Amino acid sequence: MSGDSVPVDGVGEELLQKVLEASPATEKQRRVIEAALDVFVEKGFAGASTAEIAKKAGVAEGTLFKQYKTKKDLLIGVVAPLLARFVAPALVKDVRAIFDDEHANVAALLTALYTDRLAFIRTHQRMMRIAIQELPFHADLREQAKGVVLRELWPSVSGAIRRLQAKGEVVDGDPATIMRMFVASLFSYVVVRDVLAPERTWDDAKEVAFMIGVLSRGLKPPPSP
Amino acid sequence: MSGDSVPVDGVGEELLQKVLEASPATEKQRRVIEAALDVFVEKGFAGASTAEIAKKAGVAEGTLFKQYKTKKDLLIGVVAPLLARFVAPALVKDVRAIFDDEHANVAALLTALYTDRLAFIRTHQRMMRIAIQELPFHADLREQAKGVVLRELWPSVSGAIRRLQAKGEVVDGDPATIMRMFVASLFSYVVVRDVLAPERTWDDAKEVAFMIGVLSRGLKPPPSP
Amino acid sequence: MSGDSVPVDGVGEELLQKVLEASPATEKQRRVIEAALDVFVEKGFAGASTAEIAKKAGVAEGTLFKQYKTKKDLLIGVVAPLLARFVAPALVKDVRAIFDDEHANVAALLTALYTDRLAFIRTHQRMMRIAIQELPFHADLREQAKGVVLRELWPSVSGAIRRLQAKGEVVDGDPATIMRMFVASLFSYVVVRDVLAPERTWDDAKEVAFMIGVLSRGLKPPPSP
Amino acid sequence: MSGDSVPVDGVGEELLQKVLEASPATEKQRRVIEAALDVFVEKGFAGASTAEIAKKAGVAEGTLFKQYKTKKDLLIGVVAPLLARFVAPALVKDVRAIFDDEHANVAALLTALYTDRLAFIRTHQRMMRIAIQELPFHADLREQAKGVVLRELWPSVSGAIRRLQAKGEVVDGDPATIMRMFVASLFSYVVVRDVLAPERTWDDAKEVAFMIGVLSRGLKPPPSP
DNA sequence: TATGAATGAGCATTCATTCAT
DNA sequence: CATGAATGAATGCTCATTCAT
Repeated sequence: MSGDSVPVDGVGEELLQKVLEASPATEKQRRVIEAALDVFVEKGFAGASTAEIAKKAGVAEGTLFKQYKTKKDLLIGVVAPLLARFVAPALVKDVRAIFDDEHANVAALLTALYTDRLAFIRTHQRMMRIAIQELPFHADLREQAKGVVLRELWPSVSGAIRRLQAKGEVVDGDPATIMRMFVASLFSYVVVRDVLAPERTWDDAKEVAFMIGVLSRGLKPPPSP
Repeated sequence: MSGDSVPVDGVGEELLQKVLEASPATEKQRRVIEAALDVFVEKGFAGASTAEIAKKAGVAEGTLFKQYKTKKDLLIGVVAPLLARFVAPALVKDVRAIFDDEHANVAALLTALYTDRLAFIRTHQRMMRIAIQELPFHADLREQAKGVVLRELWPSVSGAIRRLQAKGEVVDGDPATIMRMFVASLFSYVVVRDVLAPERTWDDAKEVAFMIGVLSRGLKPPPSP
Repeated sequence: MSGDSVPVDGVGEELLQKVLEASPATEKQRRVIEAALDVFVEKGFAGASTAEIAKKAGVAEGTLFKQYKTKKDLLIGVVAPLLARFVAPALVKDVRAIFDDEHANVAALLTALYTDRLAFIRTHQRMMRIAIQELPFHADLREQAKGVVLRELWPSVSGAIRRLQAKGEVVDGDPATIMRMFVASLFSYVVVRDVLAPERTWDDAKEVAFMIGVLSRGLKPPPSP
Repeated sequence: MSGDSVPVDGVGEELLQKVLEASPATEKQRRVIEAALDVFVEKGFAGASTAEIAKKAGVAEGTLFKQYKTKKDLLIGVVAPLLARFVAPALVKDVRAIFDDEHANVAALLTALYTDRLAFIRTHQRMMRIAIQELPFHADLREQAKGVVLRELWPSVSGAIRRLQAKGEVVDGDPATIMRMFVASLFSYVVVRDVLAPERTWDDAKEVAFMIGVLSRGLKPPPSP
């Protein structure tokens, strides 16, 4: 897996490169990122004020703008790690590894995938929420995200699905549609669990098992009599 | 169709009632709604400026605030019809009707549901986008939406699923999980089609058929040997 | 003198056109211009704060920016009348008229010119100070001013000087150099009188007479023996 | 040359004394002055930012403020040499020498003066521009400059002119007015040459000769018949 | 009723200046 | 002595909202 490097370009390029290289170095920088995450999640990018972020981070507003030239750069500095460490290399290493592995059937694949991602999403919840909330408003971020996924992930994913189809484990059909169903099922669970009904108690194992069951049965080609 | 009334309370109550009663009366009011839809979709609620909406609507800023006391009221005036006419009674009439009907199996149910909703979503795209974009930031709207769905829709939906389970057409499992998979599949398709890859040409019939196939096969109880 | 219109273009064009057409309409607008003149003269453009201008004008800061989109536009709105009404048509009508007139000799020309302009400068002192203070920092304003002068004034001025040279009233030499000495003498007097030594009492008539004497004697061709 | 000392007081006194004593000692100090000159000329004092100056000088912002306690002190540190080395002793030595010399007539005096000063101005252009641009906004600097000129220069200048008047070489009239015309002519030439029309090619000798011709003829008392 | 000028609090951003290292 | 991160007041500008016409 040589080409693990994830070349990104277009927006806030230098910034993104910097983020790629090093974890937030100083204590203060980490506090700023934490605060920005909190406020962006709660109010959205446009609804957040740099004053509030600065206050929450316990730094002066000037400090914020010394670190990030603009408010948008701050957003990128918060979303970029998602691309930089989630999609790549996390996704690239972990998810790609999952899809590059040989799986006996859909259930095996999904079990590996869901377990891994469910943990990941929980850890990076805020970052993911911001990304999803803001992607509609920032064409540049959107394109970058799409680019990374397409370049880094899609080959492995479509390859895996095609191999299962070749084995007769998955019905014919566009791998994109199939992958969409994989993602939508897990994703919709997370949204409901964490956003719409966080007050309920959820049994991840049960939910995941059910979804895997449905999808793996549903994708198995019916016995041609 | 007794309980068609959709009692809503909490926020912008009077407004909502008014909206429920009458379609946007005057030409000017319609233009304002149109403009607000456009701008809210493009920039989000917080990112939109009343000045831009007024200009796009061709009315004075004052006029806007004569119709809606605050910017938030304008958002409600735009989202409320979604609740008022989509979820209820549209949902209530159409969707509830679908779920109240007797269906031989999951495929039949989903065929009715998806066909109907796919058309609906396309027509009301902007309003739905706004609703989804803004729900994370407005607890009041969120609660209202949740309330309507739970009160007006959920009984029919869960009833339908339970009947199919009783008939042996659907595996055991939480109807909420099952419904979630129904919604997630269709919804993820729409998002990809309209937001992430609008440049591709999509074959709705093919995509829908595939999703229905997977879900209906996947939900059918495996033959107990 | 048909082409009295003074086409200007490049910077803040619409604004300039508006200014050309109408005097500051409302009371409030006039107060803003007055205040801006005061503060810009005292502190310079960069040193002036919009807050101070607004306060001095007795209007809200927002009002300022409704009238002029940016601080620079406010500067233009204050300097433009100089170009619009001083250089053209004032200069164009008055000064050009002076140069287009037939004068027996340099003394006659300068007497007409200096008397007229001295009064004018006194009336428009603040505007002229701003223009001179700011021209070094705003290439756009500079080019515009240069353009107007070159287009509207220079032909008349150089024509007048050349006619006097043809008559044997003025020594050979670049009309530009000669005009420069005209302007420099009067201008330097005004600067000393109003800026460097305003505490002294000045006898305009005496000073002007002396300068005219020197220049007219100095420019007369020496009798060729 | 006894009274060469140039007592200055009021503003940045210590600083000025230090500047008077020694040329910018270290390399770094020279770089800071160079950078400040550049940026102050281009943007004016108020428009310049210490950050930009520091960057251009290749030093840290802190270093700047170690050398000069405030931004204004930096301005003084840049303008003071003008006073310190131009007006005094340069002016004092050179210019005063010129005026203290015995000259046969105005032409001789002006030839000495203009040649010398034209070279000087060219060398110290930036410093002079800053001085002229900033004098309107800094009463303290203005007073200081005026004081130096009045104390160090004016006696020699007025003496020289009065001697020429006594000899019958110059018409009666306020020496101040006469000196003003001397300065204005040369100064206006420099402004036009360097600021308003730098793209033209200028023939200093020709321009200077013409101005001297006009002034010397114009100031010669007309033959009383 | 509809207007649009007026408002002033709030916003992102800049800046001169300080101080621990 | 030099640095550059940190500061917080100030700046130019925007915005939702009001109100006299």
